[in-house]
Amino acid sequence: MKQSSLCPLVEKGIQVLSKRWTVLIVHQLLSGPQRFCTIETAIPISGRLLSERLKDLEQEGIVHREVYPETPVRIVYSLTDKGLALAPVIREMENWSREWVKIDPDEHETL
Amino acid sequence: MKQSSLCPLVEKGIQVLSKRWTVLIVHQLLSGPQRFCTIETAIPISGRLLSERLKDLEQEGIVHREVYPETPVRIVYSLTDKGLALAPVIREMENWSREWVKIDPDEHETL
DNA sequence: TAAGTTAATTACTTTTCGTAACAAAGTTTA
DNA sequence: TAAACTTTGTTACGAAAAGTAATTAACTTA
Repeated sequence: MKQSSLCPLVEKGIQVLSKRWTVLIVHQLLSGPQRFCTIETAIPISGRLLSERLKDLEQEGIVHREVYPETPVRIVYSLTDKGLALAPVIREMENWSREWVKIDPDEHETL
Repeated sequence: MKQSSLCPLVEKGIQVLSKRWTVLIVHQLLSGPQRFCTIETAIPISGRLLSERLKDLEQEGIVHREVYPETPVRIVYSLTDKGLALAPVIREMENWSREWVKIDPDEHETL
């Protein structure tokens, strides 16, 4: 590990966004507040990792967690202002993906 | 693993960009074509991983690799058009980082 | 001949990921 | 009353990826 001459804020920001599943989860939450099982269904992530990532994102102040003590318990996740501010990042990722990404026919995921 | 209702191009694009070190390497190459050791010095990544990632990025058509058979050998990496097209993504990441990211005083890397 | 250079690889340890089984807490069903 | 079901989250464990350090190839210079 070496040091970097890059702006520390930018470096940390990029590292946060480079963590696996983080951007896909934020992308999903941009469609509105939703509960655990909804996110789990929308993204090919396991419950174990989703739980871990949501905890990380709450820690980072990107996601808000609200508990409704019904039965069974209902927990709704939503984006904070910091999370909502990621909308432009994700919009540009979508633009780039649609213009440049090609699906390699050899890497079918059995849909 | 479950399937996703998300656009497959966007999902794949986000997955590519979410791979560790990828965005930082592209960010670094946006400042111009440069050789292996320059990137290695600018980013806190090990040579082993940098070599692996550059191979991935060349495979994805994001990075171009040019060999100058001098002594010792000089190899210059640069962004392709597909790689250059990531500039808006990275610009928005920088904007977000500078506005929202705070450095936790407990996580000093000994500079 | 020995030492030095850059890009990359190999060997090995540590961390993270993916899968599946299980737990808590309360409601409904039998 | 007990068994079964719900959602969210945890635990256990094998597999994959990352981090560290030593080594290689190919050629030059001392």
